[in-house]
Amino acid sequence: MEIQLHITMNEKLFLKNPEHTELGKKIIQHSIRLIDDNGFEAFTFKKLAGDIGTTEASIYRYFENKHRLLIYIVAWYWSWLEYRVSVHTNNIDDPVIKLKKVIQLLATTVEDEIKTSYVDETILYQIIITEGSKTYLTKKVSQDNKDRLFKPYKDLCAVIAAMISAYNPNYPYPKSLASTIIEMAHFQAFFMKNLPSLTDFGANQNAADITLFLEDLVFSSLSRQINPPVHTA
Amino acid sequence: MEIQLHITMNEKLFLKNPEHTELGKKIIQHSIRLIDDNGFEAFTFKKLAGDIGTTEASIYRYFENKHRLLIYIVAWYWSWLEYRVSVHTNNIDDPVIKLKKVIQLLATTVEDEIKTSYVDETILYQIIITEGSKTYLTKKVSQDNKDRLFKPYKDLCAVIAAMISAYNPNYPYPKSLASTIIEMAHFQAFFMKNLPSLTDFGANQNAADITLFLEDLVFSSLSRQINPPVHTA
DNA sequence: TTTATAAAAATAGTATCACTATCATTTTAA
DNA sequence: TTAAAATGATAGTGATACTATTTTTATAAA
Repeated sequence: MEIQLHITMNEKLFLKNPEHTELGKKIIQHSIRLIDDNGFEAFTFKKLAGDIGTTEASIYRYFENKHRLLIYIVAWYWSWLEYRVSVHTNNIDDPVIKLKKVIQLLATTVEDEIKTSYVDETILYQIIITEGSKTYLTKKVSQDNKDRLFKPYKDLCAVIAAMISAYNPNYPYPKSLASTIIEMAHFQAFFMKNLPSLTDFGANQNAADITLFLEDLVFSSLSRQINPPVHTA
Repeated sequence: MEIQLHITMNEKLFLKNPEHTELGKKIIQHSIRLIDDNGFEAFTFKKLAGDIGTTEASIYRYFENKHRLLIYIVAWYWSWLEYRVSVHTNNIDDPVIKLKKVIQLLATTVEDEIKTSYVDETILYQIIITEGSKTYLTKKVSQDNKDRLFKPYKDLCAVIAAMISAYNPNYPYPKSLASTIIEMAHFQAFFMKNLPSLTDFGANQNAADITLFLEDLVFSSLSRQINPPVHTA
């Protein structure tokens, strides 16, 4: 059985829905490759057009600018990841196993059974690591947030925060811990590869180490008995 | 007594040392204001020149491009912070108090007794929050790292990691925990202000909350017994 | 099959950006 | 006093980030 997954994207992210046409799908497909190859700063619609064999003007009919295209791609990734999280944790009761699964999904790029036609999820994962936070580290973040462009990210964070609270209802920082493990899954991977002295994973280059670090971080925080808020059971 | 602090910067960061001339100091001073006002993407040397009352060409004599200027400013901040950390923790023996002090220095923008003539440290802190990670999230990170442009950041991280190991020599992830609290001090501040649902600090907008979160994170991790396997079903 | 219409291609153009080059003038330091 | 360094003034280039217009091609309803 092959599962076909469709993710419905926020309409504010595009001018014309890229899923509805061949060219649109090519834009997504090729932009993922090009952003990974060149880095987001050096990525241009002109290069993308050349790569696809179309024109700049045609791409501008789909996306207002390259930043919106990046947000689209990153938002797609968060939606896809939230779906994978739900698939992999649905019938699990033990919140420990759930959280471990989430950490594993965040920190490793695995071959997944759920395939989408035109998105290369392995390359996409590399983009999230290097370019993901650039989607919101801008002056327009509040406006973009009002347009709900970051909803998939926030939804995923909320799902993880809920698991954290399920494991320890007294833990006072479920959302901050959730956003911390999401961001750190990627930053530690980036550091491991590019600035290894900022990590303890040295030449090893093994994503499993990051998983262990994050697990330790999470379960240390949640196992602690100090400062329990005034609330029983 | 007024303490004058001088930070010697890596020569690779600039073409001509901005500290040696009035114009150079103005470039630093005004670029900090302009980057904070416009965001790094919209910041240009032309605007900076207009602001100072000089020409683009003059600025290009000091810095190769705006990215190098950003790295310069951010590196300056890390050096300054490492100095403050050493001042504030030098004669403290208790590693708990040391680490708490570090977290406080990372997570809050305080009026400091150590003044530098032309750098506005309060605005600079805002730049670090929003633009800091853009210094290394590029395709050139390895080259820039070879040129030791990130040394101040890595040094600070090493100092914090050493404190972590001093507190608990068996903790296996001192460097990753150090880079985590550095990054999270800023990301949680950014989220609190711009994407509050990613944190537990809501409308409160109080940096002290971030401090408590980070303290909890650090001391939970460091207080844990060595390798207690989390129960699995 | 015709015909409306939507999508894409082809082409051109503008303002700004990220530089580089040249030369004149001012400041500074020997 | 004079040479050298720093700055200013001015110009120019190629790329980027768009916008606009017109033609061609694909699609789908009548």
